[in-house]
Amino acid sequence: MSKQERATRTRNALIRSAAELFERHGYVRASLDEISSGANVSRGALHFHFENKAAVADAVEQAAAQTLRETADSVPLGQESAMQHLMDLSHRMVQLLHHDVVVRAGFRLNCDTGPRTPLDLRQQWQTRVQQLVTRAADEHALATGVSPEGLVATIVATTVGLEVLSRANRGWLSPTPLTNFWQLLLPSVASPPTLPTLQPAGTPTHPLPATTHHAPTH
Amino acid sequence: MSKQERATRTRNALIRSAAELFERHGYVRASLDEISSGANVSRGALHFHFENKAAVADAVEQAAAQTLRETADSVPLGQESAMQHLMDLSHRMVQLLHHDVVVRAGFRLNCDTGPRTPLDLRQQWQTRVQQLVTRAADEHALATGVSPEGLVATIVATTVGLEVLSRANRGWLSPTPLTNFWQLLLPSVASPPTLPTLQPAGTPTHPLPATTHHAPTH
Amino acid sequence: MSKQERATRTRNALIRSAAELFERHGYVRASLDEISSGANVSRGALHFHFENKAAVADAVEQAAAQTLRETADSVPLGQESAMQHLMDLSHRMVQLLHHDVVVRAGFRLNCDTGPRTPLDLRQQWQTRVQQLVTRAADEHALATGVSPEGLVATIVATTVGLEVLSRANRGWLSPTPLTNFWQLLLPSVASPPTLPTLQPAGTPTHPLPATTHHAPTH
Amino acid sequence: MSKQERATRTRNALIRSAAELFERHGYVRASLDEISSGANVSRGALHFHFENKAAVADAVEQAAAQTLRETADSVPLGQESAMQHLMDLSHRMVQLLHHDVVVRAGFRLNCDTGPRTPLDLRQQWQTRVQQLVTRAADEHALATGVSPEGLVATIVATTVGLEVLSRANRGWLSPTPLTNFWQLLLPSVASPPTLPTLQPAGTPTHPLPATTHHAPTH
DNA sequence: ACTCACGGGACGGCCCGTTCGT
DNA sequence: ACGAACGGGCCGTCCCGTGAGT
Repeated sequence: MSKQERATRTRNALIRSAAELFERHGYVRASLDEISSGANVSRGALHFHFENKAAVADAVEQAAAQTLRETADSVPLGQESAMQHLMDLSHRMVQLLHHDVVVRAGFRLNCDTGPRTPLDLRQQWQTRVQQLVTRAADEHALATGVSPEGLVATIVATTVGLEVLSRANRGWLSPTPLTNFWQLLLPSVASPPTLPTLQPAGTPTHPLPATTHHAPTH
Repeated sequence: MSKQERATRTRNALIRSAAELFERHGYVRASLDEISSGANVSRGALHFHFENKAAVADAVEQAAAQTLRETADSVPLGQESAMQHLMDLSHRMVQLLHHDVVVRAGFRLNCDTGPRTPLDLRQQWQTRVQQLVTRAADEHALATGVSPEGLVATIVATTVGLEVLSRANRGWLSPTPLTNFWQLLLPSVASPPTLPTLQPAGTPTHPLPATTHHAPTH
Repeated sequence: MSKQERATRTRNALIRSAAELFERHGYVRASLDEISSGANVSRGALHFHFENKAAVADAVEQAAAQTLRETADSVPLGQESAMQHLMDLSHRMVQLLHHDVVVRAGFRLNCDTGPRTPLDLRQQWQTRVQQLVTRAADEHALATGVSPEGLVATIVATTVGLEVLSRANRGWLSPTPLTNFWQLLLPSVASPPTLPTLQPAGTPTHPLPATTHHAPTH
Repeated sequence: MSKQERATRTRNALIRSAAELFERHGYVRASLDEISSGANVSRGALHFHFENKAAVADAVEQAAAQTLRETADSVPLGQESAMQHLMDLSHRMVQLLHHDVVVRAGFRLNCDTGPRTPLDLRQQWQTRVQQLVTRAADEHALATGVSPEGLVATIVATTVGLEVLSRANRGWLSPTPLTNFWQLLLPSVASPPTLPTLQPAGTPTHPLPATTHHAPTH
């Protein structure tokens, strides 16, 4: 029991340390030496938990994907429109990116490394955007003449852009740029009746739930 | 004379080969061995032209920046509105990214490597967008209530997003996503009188001029 | 009691597994992980029985030496000539090498590893050959002009050669090559009166006795 | 020219150093560090000449094979009987093994490493023995009732035995053991008429020719 | 007597960026 | 402009402890 616990603790410490280095220096430049010493364990310990460097990266991505899914599912679906839901979710995303190294690292990783794994964070995000846009269309919440595909493309491009730009300047992850984006987009996207009900800044929400595998970090 | 000429030719071949590898594998994974042999010269020759690896990357970025500037300047300023100019320029950008390895590599590089040099392609792009948006404001071409900063942020984020997404799927560089973006944006951005005159797909234009340092490649 | 028994059983299983891996891959390439899992026990168990890797190798050699001694002693001395005894013994040796992994591993080990231990299988074999040749000389069974040392050298060299060659091709351990050797040797070695009584193929014999520590394999 | 020359010199130094370590410690225990520093060059130099460790071993074997072939061909064929030629060659072999580290290492290598390459020194040796025995049979130099295959097997086994035993005690490579072997063998092998003409110690010969790639070393 | 989970160091092979001499 | 050589560093593997449990 105490063994197991300690084991998962070091495992998480490793993932955490790896995420920090992956995010700062990219996959290649991050050395296993730094990763393990950043988690205050030896490389032997690292190789006990992960077969090789790629497995470490996979684990980071898995953790990021897990956090992402949980966050996505934490937004209640029933009571609000798909469009509002989409905006809320996008705001959650940037919050998450802002506060969670692992998520940031996860995104950077599947850009750094080739498509190692079917688990592609960006693809995952795009899929979810597609679903919500389709739902919005079903709800007749889209203005006439708006192509869902084009809308999806624009949303994905912009959010990805924010994520990438934030690597150089964290300010891109503040709510402002995203809110601006939605403000500019909504008039042509939302059907006139729904337009006044939509809040580009997202609906006020409880803070991010603590994730299981790691406390949120600056 | 013929020596000089030959020298610049090999230099360009090196930049070209470097760009291809930088774009495919990133800065770290691209080895000077592959770069030089990709240009059919020896490693010694490479170090004759460039002091070290970083210098090679710098040269690639310089070349990309040069191409970018030329392209930007090639669009005639006088006769059209700043807003249309901005859209035209954005379309040129994605065309360039689509056809020119060096430009693609340049963008990837200042993401891969830390901020080595004041020469930041993305910053450069952002500055130009800022100028044009300011000009558009001066021309009263912006709808009331539109904050220029927010607009700039959105445009930059989206274009950067397209560039990054194109690494996994070149389709993002086709005109469609960008045109879509402008179509969705214009209604809230452009002042009503100018709106009908604007073409989100860009004004028809002559093909990209041949660049000095290399023939455009797929 | 049952514990003791179980202990020796796992110990033997370990020796056996180690022998197989030492024989196949040599001392260095055989990992303790493979050895222990080959014996269906944990590495912890291995370290309970043997202090370290070298101790495992020692145990394998010890076991091989033990088997060798037993085999040598199993051939009745009294009733036959020293010369015939020598030939019988050599045939036993190749049989043993053919059927017993531990013996094969033992021989390979004191070639792989430096002279770790005074226990040198080949030296042991040479000593026994020397004794028997001396006895044969005492029995006046050697032809005139035959130097005992030279004879010993030839016999040892040939048998060792067979053992080494058998690593690449097990056929060298069939009785034929050895019988051939004795046939070619006897005419110049055996004194004329004893010559007709000697059987180069060895005297027919009961099968190899089961060894204590392991059943003979393939 | 001087470049090339220097290059081959270091290459040979590397082969030489590698041979010494391979012979002493075997393939696995010999580290590239020791090999390169034994040749007074850096590891970088080593990897310039050889792709990896296996390539170094290959080069050693190649060099050994080359020396072997040259030695074999240096013995004049025409004027002496195949049987005498065989004995002379065998004496040359042990001389070579005694004086040339590279050859010793070559033999040890294709025992240490698996059958990496079709180039198998022992196989090569066996083939040559076979040819000569066949020739001897054609010359009616073999006693009646002698099977060529058995003879070949005996010769190969004994010589290989000498080589292996020499690793522990170089004395086995003195001419005595081999001469002893031939003395014991000849009476049953050689046809009576040819017997008196044969010299088991080999025909007196000029010293070993200097090899191209390295001076002979103890 | 033995297992299991966890961790610690150390080292070897290989790759790579860089420099020297010509 | 090139062939040759340098030296640093990283990943992975391995041998080995330890300590709780059975």
